[in-house]
Amino acid sequence: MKNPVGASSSSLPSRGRGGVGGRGATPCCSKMGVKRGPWTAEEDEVLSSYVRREGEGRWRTLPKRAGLLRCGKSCRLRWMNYLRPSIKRGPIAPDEEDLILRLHRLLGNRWSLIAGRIPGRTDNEIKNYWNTHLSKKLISQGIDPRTHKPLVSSNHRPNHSNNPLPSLTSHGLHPPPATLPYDLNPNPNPNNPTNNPNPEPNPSPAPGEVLRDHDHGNYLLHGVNLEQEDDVFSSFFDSLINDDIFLQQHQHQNIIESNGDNNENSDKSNDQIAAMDSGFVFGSLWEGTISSQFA
DNA sequence: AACGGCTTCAACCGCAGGGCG
DNA sequence: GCGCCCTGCGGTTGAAGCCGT
Repeated sequence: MKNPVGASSSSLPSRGRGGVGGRGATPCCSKMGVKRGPWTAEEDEVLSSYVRREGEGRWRTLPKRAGLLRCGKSCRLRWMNYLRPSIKRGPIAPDEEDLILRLHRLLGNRWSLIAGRIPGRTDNEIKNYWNTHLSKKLISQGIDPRTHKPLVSSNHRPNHSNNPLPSLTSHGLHPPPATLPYDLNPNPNPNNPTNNPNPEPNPSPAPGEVLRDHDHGNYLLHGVNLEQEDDVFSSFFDSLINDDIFLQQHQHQNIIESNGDNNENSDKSNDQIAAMDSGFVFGSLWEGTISSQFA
């Protein structure tokens, strides 16, 4: 972060929009007299003390009550992304980065959901970090940051090692506590966890794609209602965060690799391994993790 | 030292959804 | 059921700062 840790943006008073509403449609808070741009230390203090005293919420009327010449949205954003005491400042740690990668593959651009699983980090911060760091890293590895699938077709895969994907470490990604479970062909069919008869992208949700249940407004992952089953959701993510599950997978991969070493046609079996591995990840293991919560 | 291009990230926007009368 | 209000989310912007020449 360019703005040093713990320093209010007010230390950089000239930074920001400059109060010119020149972009896009008419801003929602276009009332004359509403200040925009970087927050000053005085404004931060007013907002912080007010929210601590009165609590969060009622953002629309908060500026007037607190005596701020800001719109409610701006106040909420400032509090949520900067002033909250629980916010952790400083660079993203390697384990946090690893977790973001995992969660993003699982959830997609659900920054608020991802941030909710990383204590002290805001959705805005994670979104920025993703856009400026992680997506570039994935692209450099030939991985589509949106789908977490290879950008190139499988028969053009440059790296034909036993690991179907390029090494993370070779591109500067920190080695996660357990190997990041990238896969080439995640099993899209939860009902068939061990094998995917359809090798092509499927009409069903992409791996990690969290669907919105528009009837109920809930998030669905593999058919699990993430909102109603919050306990399950939490448990699932806790298990995700817990490296045991990935250590198991890592061990599984090691077994595959050792088998591959004994196989004269190891290259030939790469696709099988990839499919097998992905089935393990998205079929048996992850699905099992969820389904076991309902057992 | 000066300059220009690139990167970063705080802050903005529009939109969607929930709650309420 | 409808409309309004409020909150929260994800995408985008652009000035500050960094870095190479």
